[in-house]
Parts: sequence; structure tokens; C-alpha cells
Amino acid sequence: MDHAKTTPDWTHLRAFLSTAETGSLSAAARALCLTQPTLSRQVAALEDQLGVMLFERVGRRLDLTDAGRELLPHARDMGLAAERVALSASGQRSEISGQVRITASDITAAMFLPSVVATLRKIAPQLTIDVIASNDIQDLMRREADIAIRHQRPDQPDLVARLVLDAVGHFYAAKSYLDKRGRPTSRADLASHDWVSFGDANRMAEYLVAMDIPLTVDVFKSSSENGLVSWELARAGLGICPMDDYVAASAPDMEAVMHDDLHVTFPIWLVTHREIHTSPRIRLVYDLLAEAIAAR
Amino acid sequence: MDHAKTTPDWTHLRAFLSTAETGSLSAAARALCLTQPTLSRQVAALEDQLGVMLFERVGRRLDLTDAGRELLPHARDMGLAAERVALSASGQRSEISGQVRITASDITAAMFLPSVVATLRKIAPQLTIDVIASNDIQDLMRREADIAIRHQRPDQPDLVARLVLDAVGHFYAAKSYLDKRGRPTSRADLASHDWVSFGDANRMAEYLVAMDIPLTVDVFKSSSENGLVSWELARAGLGICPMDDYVAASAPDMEAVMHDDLHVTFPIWLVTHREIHTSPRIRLVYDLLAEAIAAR
DNA sequence: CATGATCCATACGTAAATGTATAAAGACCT
DNA sequence: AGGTCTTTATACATTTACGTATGGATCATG
Repeated sequence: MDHAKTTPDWTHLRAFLSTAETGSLSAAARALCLTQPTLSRQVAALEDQLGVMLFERVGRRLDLTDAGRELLPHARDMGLAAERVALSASGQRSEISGQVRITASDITAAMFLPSVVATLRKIAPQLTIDVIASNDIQDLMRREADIAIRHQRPDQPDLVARLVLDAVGHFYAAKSYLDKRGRPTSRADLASHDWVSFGDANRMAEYLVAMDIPLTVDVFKSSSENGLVSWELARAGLGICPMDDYVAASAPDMEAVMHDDLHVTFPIWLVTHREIHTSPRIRLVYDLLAEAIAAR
Repeated sequence: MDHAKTTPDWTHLRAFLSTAETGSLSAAARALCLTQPTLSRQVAALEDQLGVMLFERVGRRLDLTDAGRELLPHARDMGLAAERVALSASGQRSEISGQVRITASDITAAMFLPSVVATLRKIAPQLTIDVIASNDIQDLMRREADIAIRHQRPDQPDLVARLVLDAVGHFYAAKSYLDKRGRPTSRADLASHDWVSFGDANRMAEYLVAMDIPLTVDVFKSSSENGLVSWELARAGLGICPMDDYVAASAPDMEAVMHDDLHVTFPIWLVTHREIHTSPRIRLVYDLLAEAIAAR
């Protein structure tokens, strides 16, 4: 098959992809660190080579034609594959070796990190990943970890922090518990239910009262400093417990209480020290974590 | 994310892909209609940009490094996506419209063509596909079809024919039939079984005798000129019937008789008239059929 | 309605990538 | 062993593609 001759120039395909995704030649040029005339020529050359109009020039605007719309997903596939090449390559570099220590809450460490570590190991086989499950943000300062996933902005100025996502959580209880005790429909109802505390019950009560949930500390019939244990207590039917929706989604026996009316959001910060700017192995893990969290 | 800067040049990626697949820079240059020094520079530039050695220069030979082996599948993905772009584009061209008539045996028409026609319709929405189920090779000469899928080389010199595949078939019977009548283990056994004829029983007997199967024409207890009907007769337990393995695979109730010792091969020819050289719409369908048959 | 900003297309000089030519080196065959 | 046919890498001339500059056109804004 003489497809070689009919295969378009890959650079032109990248130009098409970027133009279609950014919506204009100028924006695509900025994204690719090229100039607008270059993109203009590349897209025109591609159209010429394919024998198909890809964009409709209507005024100063470029609109994808039907043909362009048909080709776009395949161009996107190319782009994704190219990104995988780049990512894979960066993991294969000889500098990417040694150990990276990631600290996160016990829940994040157990429910989220394993899959990320798996892809990380695949991308960078010479890397060793240490997962440190801890709720102490000080770890990073003591240099006991390289990267931390935390739910509050660190106040140390010499740390590099990035807000990756505002995660959403709800208040969950076991379906069996709710079947027995009834499903609350108002905030007042919540005070007559059992609660499972995440750490100190007094601090937790304060937090919930600040959310306009009128309860007293004696609703907490069980508690644990360990988030996984708290969660399992709730799953055992011991009461209501706040939980990240992402984690809760893997527990079909749990149900969100007053789902549409009651939720919490909490930031997810990715924190590291300044070494990230000089250490490629930490940078790789940092970027991959950011991507994985954002896309979770 | 500043991935834009780290994303390698797509042209270089194509150079890497072609080099890895052909095994040498020179071969890649020939495949891409470029020169060997160009490929040499492009691959070197890619290695430089990625910070990873992709090939090991051992003598005059290029061997993929572990890193290169890791990247290759992603580069392949890019290549496949690029081919899809090209194919899609060719289908979107305005010249690709109108009708294409494909003739094939009734079995091929019913069991294989539908999925091909589906992808064809998706690629070239302005194309109308006529499937003509017929066992008469003359159709093409009478201009009743544009493309024919046949199992013998056409003797008309003004037709363009291409041997796409040597298909493999076996002799099949219903499992229920074999449970009742026993499974033959030798060629001699076959003569005591019932057979379903594909067309004329005398011609079929001749063919089988030529294969060293010692049977007489009276073993044919049923027959049909229609292949699909013959196959359904066999499925109904009426006897043994030769069938293309590809078709038989979709009938779990059928079993190959003496699978390891007895099989037939038959060529699959793709035939068209010379118009293919001037008609893009026929060329597209022809190429797609060839690909689909080869990859089936 | 006019002004400014933004976008696309074209022209031109320049920089970058390509092709040609060539050398060195390994594989294969006699 | 020697010759031939590969292969890859480098040097140089040329072509190609790029960036800068500019004009025309459209849309937003005062």
C-alpha cells in the first residue's frame, strides 16, 4: 500500500490539532511557540494535501467543517499518544532513579495512591516510591518526605504548594444503618443520629456546628484518629461520617445523607520543597500526581 | 503544565517509528521518501530532546534500547491515529460520493461485508454501498458491480486482481450430529458420514476425492446452491460441510472434523476493473476491503 | 459611528532543515 | 583474505520552512 505518500505531514497534523483545540491560528501559535503565519501555512498545506477543507473561514473566525470535525478525534489520539511518548521518555531517563517519598492522609494513601504508584512504576521503572501515611503536615519540613498531599495550604514560605483540586465530599452512613434509624431530611434530624468522629470529637463538633448542623459532642458514639478506621466504623453501621466522594464511590454499601442539600468541599494541595526545581525525578512524580488528582 | 516545551517534534517521532519498524535508518528513509542523513539527524534530535538513547549503535546495526522499546508502542499508536486521519480525510473528500457496488459470495456478503460496510459508511458518509450476493464471477464483466471478492483468479486480462489472503477452512459438522454419529478419525471414516453439498454434488465429490477423501456422490444427503443455506443445513445436523474458519468461528455449535489433519485453503481475490486507477471512490473501497480482509 | 483590538493572509529576508557527496566501518560472499 | 554491498555519520550547497512586517477584515467598545 502506498499510504506513505498519502500520509500527511505529522507536523501539519499537530498544527491542525492545536488550531482546532484552541479555536484560532493565533492561539495555536502561542501554544506551540510558533507564529501565526506558520500555523496558517501548515493548516493550509494539510488541507491541500488531504484535499479537504478543515476550517471554514468566516470573518476572522475559524470554524471546523464537518470533515474537520470527523478528523479531530483521530488527531486527538495522536496528541495523546505523543504525550505518552514524552512522559514515558522522561521516566526512562537515567536521572529518574532513586527514591521518592510521598506523604498523604491514610485514606488518600490507601484509596488513591496505589493506582498512581502503579503507573509511576510502569513509567519510571528505576524509581522507588515510598508512601508515608500520616496526617502530620510537618513531615515535609523535617525532610521525611519529598511530596505531600494535604488538605490545607501550608504556611511555611519555603515550600512549593499548588492547589490541584477542590474535592467534594458528603456525609455517609451505611445503608443498613439508615434502614434501621431512618434517613434524615433536615439539619435538625442530624442531631438525633449517631456520628463517627474523624480525630478529636470536640474539634469535629465545632466544625459541624459551624456548618449549621446543630449537634453536640455526645452524638459521637465512636471515633478514631485513623481515617480508614473511622470509615470502617461507619461502614459497620456505627453512624454518620464525612467522606470524600471519590473514596465513598468505591463503597456501594454506603449512602450519602441529604445528598443534594449537604456537602463539604476541601482543597487538595500538592506540596513539595524547592528541590523540585532541580530534581527531575521529583518533578516527574509531582507532575504525575497533579495530573492524576485533577483527572480523578 | 509546560508540556508544550517537552513535547517532542512530531516529525521526529515519525522518524523514530519508521526507523524502529523498518530496522534501519536507510530503510526508514526509503519508506518515508526522505534520505538517510535526514533520518539520522531526526532520530538524533529526538534522542537529544528526550534525553534518552533510543537506539544502540552496534556496528552498522541499530538495536532498540529498553527505553526505545518502551516508547515504541506509543509511537505506533500515533502512527495508527495518523493513518486514521488520512483514511478519514480521503473519505470526506467531495469526489468520494455516489455508489459502489461490491459483489461477493452469499456467505461473504452476509458474514463479513456488513461490518466493513459499516466502517465504510462511517468513513465516507456520502458513499452508497450496494452489496450484491452472487457466485457468478461474470458480474464484473457485465459491469453489474465495481468490486468483486472471489475465490479464484479471474482470467479476463482487463481486470485488476489482487490476491489478498489465503484463507483456511475446515470440514464442519454440528456437535449434536457428531455426538450421535461419532467423530471420524480417519479419511476412510468420512465416507460413512452424511455430507451437505455446496452447489452441484458431483463437482463437490470430485473435489473431495482429489483431496484423498474416498467418498462417493451418494453421501450427499442434502445440498443447496446457496452457501448460507448449505451452512444452515449442516448446523441443523444434516452432515459435514466445508467452511471458512472465519465464518465458522461465529457458530459455536459447529465443530471441525479431524481439525489437525484435514483442512482446505482457498485464495481470496479482490477484483475490479481498470477504472480503479481513475476513480477515487472505488480506490478507497478497494483499499479498505483489502485491509479488512487481510486483517480479518 | 469611529476607534482600537484581534485575527487571518500575503510578501520578503533569514534561519533551519534537507539532499548530495563522501568517508569509515561492519557483514557477507567468494 | 579480499572484494562488495551494506550500513551510519559528517561536510557542504541548496531548498524549504520559518519569523517579521504589513494590509485587509471583523468584532467589540466608547
